Amino acid sequence: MQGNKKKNDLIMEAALTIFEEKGIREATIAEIAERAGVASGTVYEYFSNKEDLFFSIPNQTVISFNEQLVLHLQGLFDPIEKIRKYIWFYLYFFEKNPVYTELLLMELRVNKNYINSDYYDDSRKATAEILKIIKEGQESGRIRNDVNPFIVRHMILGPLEHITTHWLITNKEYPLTTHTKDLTTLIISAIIKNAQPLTPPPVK
Amino acid sequence: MQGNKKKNDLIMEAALTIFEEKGIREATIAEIAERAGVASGTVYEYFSNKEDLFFSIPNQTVISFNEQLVLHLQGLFDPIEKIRKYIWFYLYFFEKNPVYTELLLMELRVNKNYINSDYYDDSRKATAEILKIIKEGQESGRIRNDVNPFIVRHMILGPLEHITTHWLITNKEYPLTTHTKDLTTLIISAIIKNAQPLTPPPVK
Amino acid sequence: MQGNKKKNDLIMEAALTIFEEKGIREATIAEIAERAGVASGTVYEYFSNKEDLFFSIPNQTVISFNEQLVLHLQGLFDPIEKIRKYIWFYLYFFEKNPVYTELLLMELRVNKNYINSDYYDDSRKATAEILKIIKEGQESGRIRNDVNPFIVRHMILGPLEHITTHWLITNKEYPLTTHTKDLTTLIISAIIKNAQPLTPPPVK
Amino acid sequence: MQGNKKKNDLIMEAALTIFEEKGIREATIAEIAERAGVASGTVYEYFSNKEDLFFSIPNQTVISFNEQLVLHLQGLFDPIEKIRKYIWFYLYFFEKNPVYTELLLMELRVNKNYINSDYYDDSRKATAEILKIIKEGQESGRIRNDVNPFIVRHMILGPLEHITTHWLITNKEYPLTTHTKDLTTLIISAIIKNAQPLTPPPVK
DNA sequence: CATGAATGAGTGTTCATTCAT
DNA sequence: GATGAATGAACACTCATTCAT
Repeated sequence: MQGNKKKNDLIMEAALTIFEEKGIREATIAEIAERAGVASGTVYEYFSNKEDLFFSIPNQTVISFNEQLVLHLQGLFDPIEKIRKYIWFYLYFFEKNPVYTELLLMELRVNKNYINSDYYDDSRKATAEILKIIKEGQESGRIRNDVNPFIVRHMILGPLEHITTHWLITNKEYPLTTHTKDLTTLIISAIIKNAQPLTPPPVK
Repeated sequence: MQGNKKKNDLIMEAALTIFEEKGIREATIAEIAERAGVASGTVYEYFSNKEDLFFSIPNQTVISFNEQLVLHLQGLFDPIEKIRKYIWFYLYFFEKNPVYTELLLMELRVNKNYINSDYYDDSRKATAEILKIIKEGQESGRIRNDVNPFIVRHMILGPLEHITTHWLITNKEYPLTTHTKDLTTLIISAIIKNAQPLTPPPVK
Repeated sequence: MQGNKKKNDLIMEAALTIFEEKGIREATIAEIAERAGVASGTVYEYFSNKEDLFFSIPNQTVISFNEQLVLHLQGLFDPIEKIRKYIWFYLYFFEKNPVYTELLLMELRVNKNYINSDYYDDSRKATAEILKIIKEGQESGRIRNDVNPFIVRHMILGPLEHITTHWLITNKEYPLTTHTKDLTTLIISAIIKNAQPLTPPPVK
Repeated sequence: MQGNKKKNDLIMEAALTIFEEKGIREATIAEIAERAGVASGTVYEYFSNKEDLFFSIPNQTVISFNEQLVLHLQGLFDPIEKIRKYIWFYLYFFEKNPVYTELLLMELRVNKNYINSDYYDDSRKATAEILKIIKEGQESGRIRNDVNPFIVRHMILGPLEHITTHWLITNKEYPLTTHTKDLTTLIISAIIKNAQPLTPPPVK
């Protein structure tokens, strides 16, 4: 089976391994090729250059995320429930794919070339999905519509990314999903409609 | 005065200027030195190496952020008001210091060497400050105490960082402070106490 | 017929086309093979290596040059007339075969490996032919015999090569044959015996 | 003295030596640097890239050629005498500078980048000088004016280059100047007015 | 303190050539 | 004969860092 594995995959897996060990910036094509058991020139048979290899790696994972997300949202009606599900799935998925997560959050997300590349399109799908849910919720009256839906999205993705980044930086010493409940509670409180008018501060 | 300006500062300012023009990765010591009007060897009199120079740059800005933050929070009593102020000040400050912001969010925050360096300590102060406010608010009953205060902090910093990163990626085409109000509304709704018990989804 | 064309020729033609488009140095075996409609490995069935392919290309053209030259000289009696014909044919032929000319003058003629290869033999034939004419002329009294015949040959081939090289360098902006008359006048003046007004050839 | 020799020269001399041994194409910067006794990076302190180094080398020799040529022509009045001098000096100079000659004739003269570079300007001076002499001779009636002066130039430079190239190819087995007399006789016969027996220059 | 000439390790990429099928 | 995937040697160039002055 191993022997049949496509060179394409062998190289990407080797690259991911090397990244894990020493970071993207320090990984050399020669080392990746050696780890993959191919000649360095072979890497260029499958990827046009180093950056293309880097950007390719998360791609299938992103696609997988999107596919699974669709399944998880299937059958749900309430937008708020969908958001809950989204939060849970985000943390669950990233916890299960730590190397991919690190590559995505620590390297690619802040790389302008990546942001401007076609590879980013698939990443955009997941965030487009959540925006759709938000708008749907605002129309149906479940999500507050006194705020810009894009800001609502920042309100959901921001904490998720922040906690995930923190988790990576602290060497994943606790399960990422540990705080799913608290996070969900807070996010839902922020965006659900009929959250009471803010009470004035108590007079001392 | 200019003539007396410490070489130290001259070099850091030159570095920041070069970063602004061509990005961090492309900045070379030689070019920074030339811009600063010193020899490249002189850079090494003040900074032990390139990374040390890079990490030093935001430092005074971070310190300045902390100092100004303290002043802005001065005199405020209500923790919720303090949070509002914090949100506003964060966006205001980053909008005014875009190069520093880019350096911090796009380069340093995802650099493990930076996170583990002493330089990160000052960055931590600002987040320690907000944690203090949160705990204070939870004790005084203004901030919900059914959630981990660290998660509350993610809930505040996450959206702020997320929207700021988005602002950077989209080339700062709109003022960062544009959505201060929406963002504040959502964050406060999330964390304020007595946010109503979450209503069940409507039965269709 | 096309379909029957030997792979050998297909490859050489493809190579010549590529040379024309992007120069010799930039032509790769892969590209030549693709253009010829064969696999890159196939090139090595017909040519032992890249240099062998390059050196082979002008060969048939050189042979063609020699064959046509013989025909053009046929029937001429006066050595001076033969030289005239040679000059005209040289310029005419090179004008008609610019890519071959460039390959020969700009690449091969200054390549020691080529000069020392068997491929150079055919090139030598054309110059041997002219040497024969010169010696014949010196014996018959039409060409001055107070000078070394080899130097006479340099006197004929030198200007031809020089003007042709100039024509190539200036991107063939004028027809190479433009100056045939002037060139012939000068060369003949140089080598004709007694620098007499040209006497008609003796009737045999 | 050696120790004081400028690095600039050291590198160019090393390059010339390596070129002599294995040709330009095969010379590597690493090898040249080693031969010059400097680090490879140092080469780039003095030359912007490999090609720049290559093209620089003949430059001072070309300049020297031009300077000496002017001196040799000084005091001569008759254009025909000037041409004689030019022929002699050309062969003499190239015989004395064989490595430079090889570089110029076998590598640079057929290199389009060189032809289009500023370095070529100095080369042009020598050929401009001879064109001046030709036109002057055509006006004064010493050189035939029934032909294009540019063609006359090809008639002079062509044989010189051709014989020199031949000399290089045959490994300089005879002195290049051996055939100065024959070559001069032929060239002068070609270009002198009325193809008269050479008249002495008019006394002014 | 300051200089800046010199260093040389480090690496992405190309492409002629091979050979198992 | 034909293929084309795989090879891996080869190399120009950069630039952070050093150190003699």
